[in-house]
Amino acid sequence: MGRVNDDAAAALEEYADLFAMTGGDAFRVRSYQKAAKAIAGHPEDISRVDVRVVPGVGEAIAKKVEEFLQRGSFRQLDALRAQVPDGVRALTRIASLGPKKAVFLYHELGIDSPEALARAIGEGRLAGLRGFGPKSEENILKGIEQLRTSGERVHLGVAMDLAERVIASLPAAEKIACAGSVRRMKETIGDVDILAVGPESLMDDFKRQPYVAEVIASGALKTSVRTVQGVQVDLRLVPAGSWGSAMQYFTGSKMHNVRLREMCVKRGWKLSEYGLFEGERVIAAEAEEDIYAALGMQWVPPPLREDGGEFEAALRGALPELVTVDDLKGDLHTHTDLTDGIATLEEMVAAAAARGYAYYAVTDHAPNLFMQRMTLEKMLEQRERLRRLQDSYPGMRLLHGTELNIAPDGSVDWPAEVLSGFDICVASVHSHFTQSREEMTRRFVAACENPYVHVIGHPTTRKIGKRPPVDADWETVFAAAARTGTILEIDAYPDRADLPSDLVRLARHHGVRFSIDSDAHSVPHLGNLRFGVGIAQRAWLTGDDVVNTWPVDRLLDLLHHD
DNA sequence: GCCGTTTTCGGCCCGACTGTTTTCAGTCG
Repeated sequence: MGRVNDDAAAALEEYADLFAMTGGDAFRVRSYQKAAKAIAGHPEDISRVDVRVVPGVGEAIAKKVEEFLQRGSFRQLDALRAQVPDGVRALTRIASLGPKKAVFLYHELGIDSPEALARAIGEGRLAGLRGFGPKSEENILKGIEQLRTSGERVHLGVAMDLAERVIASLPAAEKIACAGSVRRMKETIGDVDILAVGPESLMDDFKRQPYVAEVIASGALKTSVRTVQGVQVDLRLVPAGSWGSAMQYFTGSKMHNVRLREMCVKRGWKLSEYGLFEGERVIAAEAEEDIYAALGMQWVPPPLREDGGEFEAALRGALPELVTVDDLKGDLHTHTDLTDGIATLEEMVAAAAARGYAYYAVTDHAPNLFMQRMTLEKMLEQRERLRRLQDSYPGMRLLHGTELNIAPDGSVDWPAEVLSGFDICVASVHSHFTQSREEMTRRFVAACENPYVHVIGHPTTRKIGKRPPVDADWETVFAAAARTGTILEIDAYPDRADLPSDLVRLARHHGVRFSIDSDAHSVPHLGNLRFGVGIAQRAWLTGDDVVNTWPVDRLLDLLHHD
């Protein structure tokens, strides 16, 4: 949805950054950021409607967007790009470095990339610079390291989007699909693998696409490119008769394939991307299912292919019936423009109904997240609006909830008599990320023990590529969640992907239940649930483990039973 | 640069934290 919207939003965001770095007025910077967010979250394709219908877009920004749609950039953006080197903007991606400090370092020391900054610190060139003490240097180095270790990978949302875009751009293919870690729904992706059956001219079609920045290698059967987003995409042509074995081979994981080939070798067979063979005889090749069946095991869903017990289970016929997108009956964590969402209550509810949900919770932020300016009056007024809306949606139960803030001591916003008025309370950590493991563990356990808290939202608070997970003794937290019946969230927002699948699997062993939530701040975000389902599948979850697959009555029983 | 039943001008998300300063600027959520 809305690829053009995302591209235009990215350009405006870049312009906002550059405008801030060149001393632009802070309110104007915010206007560009606000417009970018609104465009990205706008449900209609802005190349098909007048962009002026998007709130926060006036005449000046509309002109810029229109020029961008014409030629992929706009005059003012070009001008600022010429003033600020790319690497200087990259400096602001280092945690603790904003536009002011980045530009200061560039002007004072000519530092024009994170690498140059690391070198400068190593050589002691920052010593004595105004505003940069030893603590700052330490934090910057930590930030650069974080950037370096995550910089090569993108989150699944970016990769999936790209994979779908590549597939849609090659209509000449008879068959085309993505394999690799995207198909396995891994939370971060190194490169995108696409397999196709079709004419050789497909390779030329591929190289000519506008998303291609550089062709790394190109032959008759395989072409590798780097896209404008900096992601490597490999396209392979495979024989139609080998489609299944090629998909199997290129889906991986490496560990899974090693085990599978070992099983073949033991029977005197050979498995390659061209098929499963006994001598010259083809045992299976066209369909992936046939390969697994020939080995006497169930077909293994790609998210389980990590050599994490799937062979043992598949040989016994005991693979779990994994939760699917179609199983989900509702969303339990969403926002509106009452706090930091960009769509109105009415728009979000209508979009939820259009998705066919049986229930839908509105969970805007609570007063302790001061920047959201939530008040008791605003919250109660929203509840009234929601109750009135309910009449228009007889098939969908509307739940009035909130996303509470878990304070450093584990307490949450609002007194008990207010909390008891909500249908559902999600509680999440939004600050004080660097508490010690002991303090953080106590904080989460206290939140679980709060009788009004139903769900712990985005538990590790990580942001892929930006912020590491908080440190807690998760076994203790999960035991507390299981004991108190507190649901743990799988936040499906792809840069959060939180809980991550390895922790979900661990939590499940403690008997914890989960909710897969979009944490949507706009209408298009509601579609992110599929990424949460990927996490759940990688963690072996069934529908029963996920409370928002439950029928509404069973869910309400759980929420009311504290 | 956007927006408006309190305004077509004068506001705009506001407070905490950090590391540095010696009263505060920059960053973050």
